Amino acid sequence: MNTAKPLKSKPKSNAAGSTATAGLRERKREQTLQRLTEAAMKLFLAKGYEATTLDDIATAAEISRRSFFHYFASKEDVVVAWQDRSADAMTTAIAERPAEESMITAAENAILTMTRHLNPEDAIAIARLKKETPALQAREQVKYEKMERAMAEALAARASDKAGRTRARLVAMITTGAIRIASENWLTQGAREKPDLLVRRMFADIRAALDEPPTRKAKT
Amino acid sequence: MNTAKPLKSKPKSNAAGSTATAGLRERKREQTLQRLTEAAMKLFLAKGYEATTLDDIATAAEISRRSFFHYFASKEDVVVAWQDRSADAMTTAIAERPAEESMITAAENAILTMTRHLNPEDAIAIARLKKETPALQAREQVKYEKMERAMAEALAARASDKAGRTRARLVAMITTGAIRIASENWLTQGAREKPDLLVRRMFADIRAALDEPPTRKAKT
DNA sequence: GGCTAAATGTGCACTCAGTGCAAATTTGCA
DNA sequence: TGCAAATTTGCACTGAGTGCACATTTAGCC
Repeated sequence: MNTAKPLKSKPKSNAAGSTATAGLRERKREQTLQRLTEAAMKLFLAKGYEATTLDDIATAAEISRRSFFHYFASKEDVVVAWQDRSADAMTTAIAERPAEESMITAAENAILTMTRHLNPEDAIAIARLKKETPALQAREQVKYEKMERAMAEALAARASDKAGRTRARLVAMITTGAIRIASENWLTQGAREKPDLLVRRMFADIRAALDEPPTRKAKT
Repeated sequence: MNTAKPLKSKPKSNAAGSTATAGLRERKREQTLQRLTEAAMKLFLAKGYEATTLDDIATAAEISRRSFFHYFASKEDVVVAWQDRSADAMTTAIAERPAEESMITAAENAILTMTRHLNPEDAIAIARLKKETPALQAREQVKYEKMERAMAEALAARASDKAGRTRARLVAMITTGAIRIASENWLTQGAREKPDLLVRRMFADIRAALDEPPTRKAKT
């Protein structure tokens, strides 16, 4: 098959190894995707993003350079391919919050859910890469914009009227902005603070700014 | 001179034509910059950003392709080179507000000052370009991030303590986010609303969200 | 006005990310 | 086992971007 875009019709391609019924093709694809991702990230971190070529990556992953594009749309996507996944995760996490939670509380708990999977060392390494490469920095900003949209949609789905939609957009914008700033500070300070404490503190600041009542004990 | 970056040590290169004492070199440089910018934008709008090559632009501007890079760091920069200028303009506009204005009022008036130079038709055309090109979209997000930083710094300079710095960052984040969303809506709706009305309405929303008092009559 | 040095423009060859496409290879199914 | 479909590879190419030597233009001094 001759694709202009990597195949994205395989949502089963997760890293959990749930491939009991997968054919050889699918298993090989997942293994190659993993090998490719690891090889690329290792090279990026070792010699820099710009200095690492697609030939370097393909050789290390034992595929042809042409095949790289069956797995990723671009070189940048190796670093940022998870962005759509994080927006999706945001949507899911908010949809799973109880209906009676306020928008801000739902957003807070969704983000707490998402930070459980955070690996500080990886985050620092990737942040360094992004800092060194303007195009990756720009993609980082795109990530937050996508997350904001996802959050706004998810919060709006909990609202009953048009004013709720407007408020959802505003809450999403403020919340996502605060996440972005807090994340930057967290990474700048070596990612030492526990992410959940950071998130709780951040939401306290948001509530103070928005003159919102404090959160009730979150149900998990 | 063999530069890896375009010359940026000429802040006098504005479009106002204040070149009474400029040498021939400088006058030619400005003319070429203008010609190049116009040629590029015309081609982008006529045939699309990706479909327009640097050769196309250089030919239309009557320079060599190699010389393009004396004027712009990249092809993208033709479209987005004014970003640093808009962040600078934000800094200046806020610094010029009276010291007794609140942060939000200062931000509002600064933005009103900046929107005076807005040309709706240009804005729509450029927005269309950015929509068609992911890399330009990403750079658009970078613009807002830069503007936010500039605003935060300028507002912090008006604050007397550390809490003021934190508040400045928050106000900048909320304000810039609101500008971004309002601008997107404005452009989506054909840029028909008067920009100053849009800005005033937007700030009313921000004040409502932040439970801030209404603005006093702005001094201009 | 002439000369020289500095600044700027150009041509050229190159690298690298990204793309189209045909041929080769692998996998799945009857 | 054979064949069709899926996937990989090789190759040639484009266009953005870069280094560098040489050509041209401008500025400044005598």
